[in-house]
Amino acid sequence: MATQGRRPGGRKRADAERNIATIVSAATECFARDPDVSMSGIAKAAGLGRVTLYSHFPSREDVLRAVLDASIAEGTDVIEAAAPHQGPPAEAFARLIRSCWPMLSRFGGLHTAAQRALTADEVRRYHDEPMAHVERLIDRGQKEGAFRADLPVDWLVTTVYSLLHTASGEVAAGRMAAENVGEILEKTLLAVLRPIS
Amino acid sequence: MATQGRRPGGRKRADAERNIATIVSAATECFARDPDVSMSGIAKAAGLGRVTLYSHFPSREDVLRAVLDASIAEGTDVIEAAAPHQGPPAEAFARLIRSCWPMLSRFGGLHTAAQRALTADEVRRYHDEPMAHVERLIDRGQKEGAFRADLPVDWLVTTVYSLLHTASGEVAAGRMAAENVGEILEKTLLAVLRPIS
DNA sequence: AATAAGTCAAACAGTGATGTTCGGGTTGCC
DNA sequence: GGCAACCCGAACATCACTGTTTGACTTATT
Repeated sequence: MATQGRRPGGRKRADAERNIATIVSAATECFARDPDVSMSGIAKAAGLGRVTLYSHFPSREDVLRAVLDASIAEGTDVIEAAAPHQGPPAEAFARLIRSCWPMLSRFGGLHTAAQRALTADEVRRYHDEPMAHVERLIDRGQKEGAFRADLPVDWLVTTVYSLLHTASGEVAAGRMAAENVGEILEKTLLAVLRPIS
Repeated sequence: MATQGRRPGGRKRADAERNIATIVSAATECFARDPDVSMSGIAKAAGLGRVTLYSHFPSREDVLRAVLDASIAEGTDVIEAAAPHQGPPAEAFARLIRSCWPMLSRFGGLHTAAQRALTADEVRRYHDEPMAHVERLIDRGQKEGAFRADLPVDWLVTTVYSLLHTASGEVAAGRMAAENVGEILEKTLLAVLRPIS
């Protein structure tokens, strides 16, 4: 049952909305660090009681969904800011990589958390939205002859996602320096996309 | 305490050894499918009682270690059969990919199971053994001028592992046909390794 | 055929998670 | 100032898992 009565305005009290924002933000870090975080862990990280957490999000899945919604929105903004539809494909792609990979350090952990707690369909629905931009760019590059066309677009998209993910994992594990990642990823992925001479 | 007395010969009874083999084999599939399998799940998959399972492997970690030992041994054989130290690096590498990738479908799930249950050090120790072959091959290729040398060897090794892993995941998810994987992986990874003209 | 080794179901204790309820204490808001 | 919305600790019921013990049963080995 809802312990939370709706107040006349339809909107929650200011401190409640502040706490919700705090929860989503803290939970994002928590899920990224450990996809198996408990509700206790999230509540503690947010500096709130477990009961309060449950009063805003009836279940763990709901927290996760809220986190995913927020991250996807943020991610879409970052991608669109890189204007992947403008300019030569290779340059647009380089821009995209450079601006995207730091985001993936967050999103990487979320992805495995989502895979464990949500259905495959729902995960894909979240995942597809930002990836569609990458797909369009690669497709455009292939049609303009800037990218190799003898490999399926889907595979190339997967490759991009996989290597971004891997690289942020390496940084998190301390095996790669963050300042090199952009350059290394750009070189590696452009090598994959470059047409064979 | 050991519930199992040592018999004079030092060796276990025939049915016991058969069951141990069955357990390791069933557990391998179980861990690959779901890194969080319970001991009940493993026992059921092996067609044995839970108590029997515990009598052979005192803890879940021990089962996992046994599975890893067996898989690594098998993997090392497969790698060495591809003779990565002979012939031109690019050809040796192609041979390696073609013979290795099916193995990764198994090993992928194990890797995440290991990461969750074992210390990072122990995981690395298992992981390093087969990867050393790949590292040597890439290193040789760089020194002979067959592979690009402007990217760190470690990163290239990680890339290889990551894409093999990703590809077998795509096959498992039904998004890629198994018969194309070898060719696609070969093209993709040789593009990463090829020196820039 | 006798013995030791192995198997197994049922039941136990312990742990750690999810969600829920209760009651008293705070605090935003009109 | 007063009320409703909100916060929160403590305690509860469930559930799923790990390991362990007991005692009876079956089977390999000599």
